[in-house]
Formats: sequence, structure tokens, C-alpha cells
Amino acid sequence: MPDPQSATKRETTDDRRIAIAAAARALVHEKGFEGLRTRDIAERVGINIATLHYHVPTKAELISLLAETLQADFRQQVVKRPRSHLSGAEQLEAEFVDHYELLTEHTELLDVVAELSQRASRDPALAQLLAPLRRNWQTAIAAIFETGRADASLKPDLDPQAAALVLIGALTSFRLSDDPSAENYNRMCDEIRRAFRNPSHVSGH
Amino acid sequence: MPDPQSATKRETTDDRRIAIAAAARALVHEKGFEGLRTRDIAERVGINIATLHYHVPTKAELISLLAETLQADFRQQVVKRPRSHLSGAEQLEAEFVDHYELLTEHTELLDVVAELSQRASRDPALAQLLAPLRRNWQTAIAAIFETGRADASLKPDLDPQAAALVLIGALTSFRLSDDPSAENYNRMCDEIRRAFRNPSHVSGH
Amino acid sequence: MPDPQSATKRETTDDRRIAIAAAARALVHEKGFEGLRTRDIAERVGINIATLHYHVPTKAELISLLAETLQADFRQQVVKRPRSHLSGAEQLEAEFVDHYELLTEHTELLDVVAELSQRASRDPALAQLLAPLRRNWQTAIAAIFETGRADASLKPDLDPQAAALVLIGALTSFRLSDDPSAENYNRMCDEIRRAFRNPSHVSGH
Amino acid sequence: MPDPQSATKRETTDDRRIAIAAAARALVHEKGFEGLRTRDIAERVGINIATLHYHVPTKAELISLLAETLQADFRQQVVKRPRSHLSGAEQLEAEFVDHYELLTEHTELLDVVAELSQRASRDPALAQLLAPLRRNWQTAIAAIFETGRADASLKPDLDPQAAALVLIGALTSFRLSDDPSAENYNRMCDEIRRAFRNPSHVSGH
DNA sequence: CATGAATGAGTATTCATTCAT
DNA sequence: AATGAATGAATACTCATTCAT
Repeated sequence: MPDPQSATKRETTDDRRIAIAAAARALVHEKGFEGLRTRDIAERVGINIATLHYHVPTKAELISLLAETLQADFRQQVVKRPRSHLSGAEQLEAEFVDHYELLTEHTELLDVVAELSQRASRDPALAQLLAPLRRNWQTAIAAIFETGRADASLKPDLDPQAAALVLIGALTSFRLSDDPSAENYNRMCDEIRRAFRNPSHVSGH
Repeated sequence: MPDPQSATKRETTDDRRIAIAAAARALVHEKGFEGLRTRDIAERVGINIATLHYHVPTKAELISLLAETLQADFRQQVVKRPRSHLSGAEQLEAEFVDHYELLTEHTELLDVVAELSQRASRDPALAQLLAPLRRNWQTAIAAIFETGRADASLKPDLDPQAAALVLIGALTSFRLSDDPSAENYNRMCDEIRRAFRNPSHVSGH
Repeated sequence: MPDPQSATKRETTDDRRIAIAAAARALVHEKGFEGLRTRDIAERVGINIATLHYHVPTKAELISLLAETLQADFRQQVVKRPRSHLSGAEQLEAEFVDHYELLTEHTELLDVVAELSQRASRDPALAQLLAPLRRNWQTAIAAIFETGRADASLKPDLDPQAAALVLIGALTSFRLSDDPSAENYNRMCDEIRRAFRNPSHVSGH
Repeated sequence: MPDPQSATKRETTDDRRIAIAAAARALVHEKGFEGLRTRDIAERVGINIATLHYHVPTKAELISLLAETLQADFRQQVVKRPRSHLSGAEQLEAEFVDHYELLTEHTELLDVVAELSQRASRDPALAQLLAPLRRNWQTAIAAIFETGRADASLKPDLDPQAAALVLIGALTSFRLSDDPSAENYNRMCDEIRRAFRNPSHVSGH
């Protein structure tokens, strides 16, 4: 059994890589992609720069690592609760709640995704790493609309893919809006409800 | 009244600043904010770096200049056609067309705005420069929804400010979507029409 | 008498050192002295860098080891055939052949010797290690000229030490010449023959 | 007229490049190619590293510059005195004297050429830069032998190209020999005289 | 013997900015 | 206004060497 004192030193590579990715993410959030410095990451992890490069050889690989851990964290966030038993409208509500949580408690995550997405338009490798993330979300949201259309809780004439584009656009852009207050978030959600809910549907509640 | 001599000179200086801003914008589009180098800007304008610094003393000021010219260009784009005589639904259509033009013919503009917006969350000075740009757009779109509600071409129960958030979100996020094709743009616009148009309204056309 | 257990181990260690020296030599040949990296050596031998340092503690010692194995290989090359029964002229011929073999089949050896010799002028320790190598060769060649003078197969008025300097210079510099082709090598050997052979001597063949 | 005080600062690029090349040459001589550091060069020239890179952007270009200035210095050394009126044997004597001067008073030059030549075998670009240097010397020496053969001051049966190879080899290798004393140099020259002079020629002196 | 992890000192190169002319 | 030259501070990355296991 390793004593906890020495745990600071001689970490396993996997642990180190996780710590490095976390530090990198925090720094991107704080200073943006342009302000990301390997030295700062090393300092935050508490290791020498050479040690950083031992675990993650190049900055490009660091960015890939960052994108990968982001993926993992998002999956963890999104798939945590099974919702197949809920109606489309109910799942839409859950989405509002989940995204609000992301917005308020995981600002870093959203911010870094935005940062990487922006960069992805100029970096094909990054684009490829980020693609599944967006695609998964888009697919999941489209599935909600599909379900809602089938169970009549949402409007029968909606186009799931298109509706997903609108919803995701509204949700992701909200944080950059003029006044991203809780009140405005709720007003926006109301508007989305009016836009997609089936007016002739009677809720079971 | 300034003498014509100095007026010419002043204009030359302004021209330089405009050229510098344009070059900076093009470079931000090409290489991102992180890849923006004063030397590259000077080279593109065809002047010495020292000369660049004569006209725009610091990089921070350069970014401000960039944001300002952006503002000007957007205004030019948005306010060019008076639309007060159109119905809300028609103005919404015009917005779809205008944004598609921006999307396909002024990619640079949208991209640089996105880049600056992202950075604005960490740079209050930039945020302040960028704020009117978003606010103007938000206000203009909200006005459209207001008009549509009044003339019954759009749904009577919509919240103009919230609807504007949704629309702007959908439009600005579209370029980062999985497949930003014209077809998908049209499907998204259709969905937005279904979401906001007044179903009981009979178009005058 | 050492017990066979430790003898095996000792041999293994020596084997490692030999393998390390060989890898180092190959790398000096490929990338020059300036490109010699301990990590590359370790990789080529198939061991960890820490293991390399266990066997050869410092880079300086590695270079010494390299110089020593070079010595051994040269001896093997030069002393392999006894030639005491040959005339001086015949031994000179044998030298031409031997050096050509070195030139074509042991390029690495010659190249690394050159590399080390160059460095020796700045590193007295290395100079001392390399000195016997040159001296041995110089002595051996001088002996040939001495023999040739005695048996009248070579010119009677030559100065063995000086002639050895000329011969060794010509042979070692040839590889850096403009066109080190076989034809030029033969032309050079012809010239050396004309320079040192005794014109009034009648060959026994 | 610029005051000598300020002459330290704001040098013209050409002057700086010359100073940089000279410093680089001295450092290669002192520490070898492997020990050549841009920072050391800058320090010796008395400029900032960034300034060094302003004048000579990369280390590769620095090496090219080094090779070029070497060329220039050699030309200056070799072609300084016209010798067309001398006999081949006399020109050979002049060569002995010239090379001895190089050997004793321009050690740096010879050493750096050796260093670069060694490196040239792995760096084609450098090889190409160095080629004319060797070729010019080879051609000049061959011409001497040609002249000597024609004026009967040297042996009639010598092959100028081959003899040049031998001579150049002997001269260049001498500095690496066991005991590069003046006495040994003279003995070597004597041997070369015996090898190439025409024994039946009666000197005009 | 062997190795994964760690590091101090360094290595070429870059960048915004300044200054003398 | 314009520019060639200069620079402090940095920036990603490297290398021989050490150490705990």
C-alpha cells in the first residue's frame, strides 16, 4: 500500500495525463486558447515542464488529449440518467434543466467546447475529434423530438433534425447573449416550449 | 475648419488604419486570434512594423480598432434596406435571406465576430466594444417579432425578446453545425417559420 | 577463479557495453557527433535510458568506450594477416587493398575515426585515447617503408616516417575528395607507387 | 560623419553578418560544431539573441553564411600572389610555404574547414557550399603539377590530378598527425619533393 | 539489472515593442 | 510618416542525468 505522502510524486502516466488535461482545460477557460502555455499547465499540475513533455510530448497532442477528456466528461454529463420512459415533452424539460446545470455549474466545460469549436474550423484534426461530440448531442436531441412527435407531446409537424438545430443553437448561444440571467433563460425556454409543444396535447400531470 | 492640407493627411492616416484593420480581420479569419501577429498585418498592408506601431501603438488598440470596424461593417450590412413597410413574417423572411448572404458571402465577418465574442468573455474592454453589436441585432430582431405579433403575421403569444434569443442562437450556431449545407439551412428556416408564424394568418400574397 | 554464476553475469554486462558502443558508433556515423543522443543509443540497443546509464554512467564515458572499441576493431582489421614475408613494395600494395576495403566496406569505421579525431583536438582525454591508434598505423606504415628500403623494392632515399605521413594523409583524405571513385583511388595509388617504388628494382614476379 | 561612440549600435546588416560569421567561426574552432550555440555567438558579437536572428534567421542559414565567408577568406589567402611566372617546382615550394602559414597562423581557418567538411558528408546543402572550395584547391594544385611536367621541373610521368590528391591529402592531414612540429613538416615536404621533382632537372638557381 | 517518472539547465526561435535616423 | 535595427521576455521543446521501486 503506497503511503499517501509520496502520492504526490511518481504518479502513473494515466493519472498525470488526466491531471494535465484538467489543468489545460481550466487554463483555456481562464485565458483562452491563445493564452494556453505549457509552462502554466505544468506549474498548475505541480510538475516540471520536462515532465509535462514526458507525458504529453507536444502541444498538439495536449489539445487532442483535451478534446478527448472533454468528450468523456460530456458523455458522463448527458447519459447519466436513462429517460426512455419519459415523454418527448418531458425529455425536453429535462434538457432545459440539464443545460442550465451545465450553464451554471460547468461553465468551464461549455466555454472550452466553444473555444475548441471555434478553433476546429481551422484545424481539421481538432474538427474530427470534436465532431462526435456535436453529432451525439444533435442525435440525442433529434431523438427527443422524434419521441415527442410519436407520443404527441410535441408538435406533429416538426422536423426533428431541424428542431434540434434550433434548440442547440438557442441553448449554446445563450451564454454569449446580452443578459444571460436565469430569468432570460426561463423566458427563452418558455418560447421554445411554445414553439415545439403540441397545443392539443393534454399532459398526464 | 481644418485646412485642406491637414485634411488630406488625416485621411491618409485614417486610410492606413482602415487598411490595418482589414488586414487584421483577414488574418484573424485565416489563423484565428491566437495566430494574429502584428508583423503579418504590417506585411499584408505593405508597411514596416514600426510604421504599423506608429498608426496603432499597441496590439490591444489594434483589437479595439478591429472591433470598431466590425461594428461599422455590420451596420452597413443590416441597415442597408428599410423594411418598415413589410409585415413581421416578411421581415423574418428577409432576415433568413440576409443571414444566408452573410453565411456564404461574408464568412470572414461572422467568423471574426465569433472569435471576438469568445474572447469578450475574458476581456471586459472588448465585451464593451462588442456589446452594442449584439444588442442592436437583438433589438432589431425583437422589433421584427413585435411587428409580427402586432400585424398578426406571427404568433400572438410569442415573447419578442425570447424569440429573438432563439432565432439569433439558431442562426449564429448554424455555421458550426455538423453539415452547414444550404438544404439544412432551409430545413432550419422552415422549422423556425412553423415555430413563430401565426397559423391562422392568411398571407396577403 | 570466479564462480560461473558471476562470470555469466559479467559477460552479460560486457555484452551490453559492447552493444551500446556499437549503437553509439552507428549513430555517430549517421548523425555525427553533434547528433549523438543517449536516448537514441538506448532505443537502438533496446534498453531504457536509465539502464544505459547504469552500464555507462556518463556521456563522456560513453565516448571513451566508443574510442576503445574502435581501437579493438582497427587492430582486428590491421593485424589479421602476417606479412613479414612480403617485400616492402608488396606490403604497400596490401595496404592499398586493405584501405580500399576499409573505404568501401567499413565506411562507418573511417567516418567515426575522423569524427573523433576532429574532436580530439579539443578534448585531451579523447586525444590520449586516440593517439595509439594513429601511432600504431604510422609505425606500421613506416615499417613497411623501412622494409622496402632495405629490400630495395622501394626507393633507397626515402624517409620512412615522412613517407608514412604522406601515405596516411593521402589515404585518409581520399574519402573527402571531390570524386572518391574507384578509378580515382587507383590513379592515386599509381601516383604513390611512382613516388615510392624503386625504379631500378626488378620485381620477383 | 558618425561618431565612433555610437558605432557600436545600429550597424548595417552586412557588417553585422560579417561579425556574426566571424564569431561563429571562432566558436566552431573553440568548441566544435557540436558546441556552437546561437546565444554564444550573439554574446561574442555583443548583441541580443533576437538581434542575431534578425540578421541571420536560422542556424542553418548561419552555417551557410559561415561556409560562404570561409570561401571568401580562402580565396583571399590563395589567390593573393600571381605565380604564373614561376616553374612548377617553385610553385610547389610556394605551396609548402603558404600551407605552413595557414597551419601556424590561420589554424582556425583550417580547423573550421575540417569541421565543415566532416559535417558535409551528412548535409548535402553544406556539401554543395563547400564543394567549390575543395575543387578550386584541387584544380590549382593540379595546374601546378601540369606546369611542372611541362617545364620539366617536376617528374614527366606524374598524373597531375592524382598527384594533387596526394599532396592535398598530406597537407590537410598533417595537423592531425602525432607530432605536427615544424621539423616533421619539413621532413614531409622533403619527401614530397623527392616524390614529384624531376631528378634530371637542373634548377636555374 | 532494469525501468517509469522526474528534472535543471538549456536551445533555437518568436513577438510586441522601442528607438535613432 | 516611415524604417532598419535592436531587445526583453517568452515559448515549445530537448537532453543528460537521477531516483524510487
